[in-house]
Amino acid sequence: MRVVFAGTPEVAVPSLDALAASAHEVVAVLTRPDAPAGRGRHLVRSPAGAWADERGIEVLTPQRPREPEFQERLREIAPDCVPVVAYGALVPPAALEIPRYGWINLHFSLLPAWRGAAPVQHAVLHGDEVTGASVFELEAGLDTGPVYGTLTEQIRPVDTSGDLLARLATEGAGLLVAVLDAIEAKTARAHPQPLDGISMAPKITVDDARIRWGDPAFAVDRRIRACTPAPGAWTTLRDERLKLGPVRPVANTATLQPGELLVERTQVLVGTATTPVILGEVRAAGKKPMSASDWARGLRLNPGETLL
RNA sequence: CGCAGGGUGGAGCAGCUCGGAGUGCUCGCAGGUUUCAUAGGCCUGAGGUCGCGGGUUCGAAUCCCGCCCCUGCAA
Repeated sequence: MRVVFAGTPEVAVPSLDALAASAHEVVAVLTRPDAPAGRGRHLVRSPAGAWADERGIEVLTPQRPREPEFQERLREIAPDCVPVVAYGALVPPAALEIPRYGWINLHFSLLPAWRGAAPVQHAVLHGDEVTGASVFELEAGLDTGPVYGTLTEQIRPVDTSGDLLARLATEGAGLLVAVLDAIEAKTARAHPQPLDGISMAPKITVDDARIRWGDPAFAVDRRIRACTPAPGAWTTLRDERLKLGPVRPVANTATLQPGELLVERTQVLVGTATTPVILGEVRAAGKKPMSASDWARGLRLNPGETLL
């Protein structure tokens, strides 16, 4: 089939690679417009857009997909189908009707669980043991369309959202291509989502990523893994922000107040509501990432200082 | 022209405001020593163009100008 691919961030790239290697042809890529990003606020092409640039494929970057100019161009291209992976904008019904086989979305959860922008983060935060990917038909509602196919994926106890998303992006790409194959062969069947088991996964905010040391150790661990690498878990010491990499819960006999620091010879412990956790990598404001031991060495901590 | 912090032996820092011998802290490393033993204690030692280039000065890690690199926030 001739497809227009819609996607923006890095997680979309494995699907593009899979499509390029498949029998289908990517005739254009729809992605979010170049945006000022990073220090200095230079305009930056999205990873999906860059992928298309490298291959000389047309890139569509409407400010909004409801723009008539965009829809007109899409009609001219007349794709058979528009596969979507993390495009980043709602698509109006008028645009959904343009491709013969509609828009089909690769979403990184087992729908109807974790509908929304941050399914992987919420699965990790919630402590799910299993998640997966679903390919469904896009409709007006948010991630509500009938499902063509799914795959499941174990969430390992040490998985960060980044780890898990990388696996899902790769495996999901295969699922996406398989669904396109089935649609072309007219063997695909979409099943409406169940009405129970619905949950929402809104975007994780910076505030969500702040560690609450009054939480039990398992919750602190999950929150950090869920927020790694983006937006990045953080806490504060002496009113300075400190980003935290994954920690290790420990069955330690040390009794520490929530947030209280204990610097030992080879590790740094922090108290929670339950047992302490061992800090892994940390990143102080303006500094490079470093091990918690290195960080603590230069601190000249006073006894009993706490993270907030 | 978005806002901000940083670059000092191998690691993490202090020293800079107000120039005065590369000084200090916590580690690491090497050797010695103590110990039944050790990731332990004690002693000694090696290791640095203070990011780079100019300027001011009798004298610059420190003050002035320019540049490079790293990072946080914001988007």
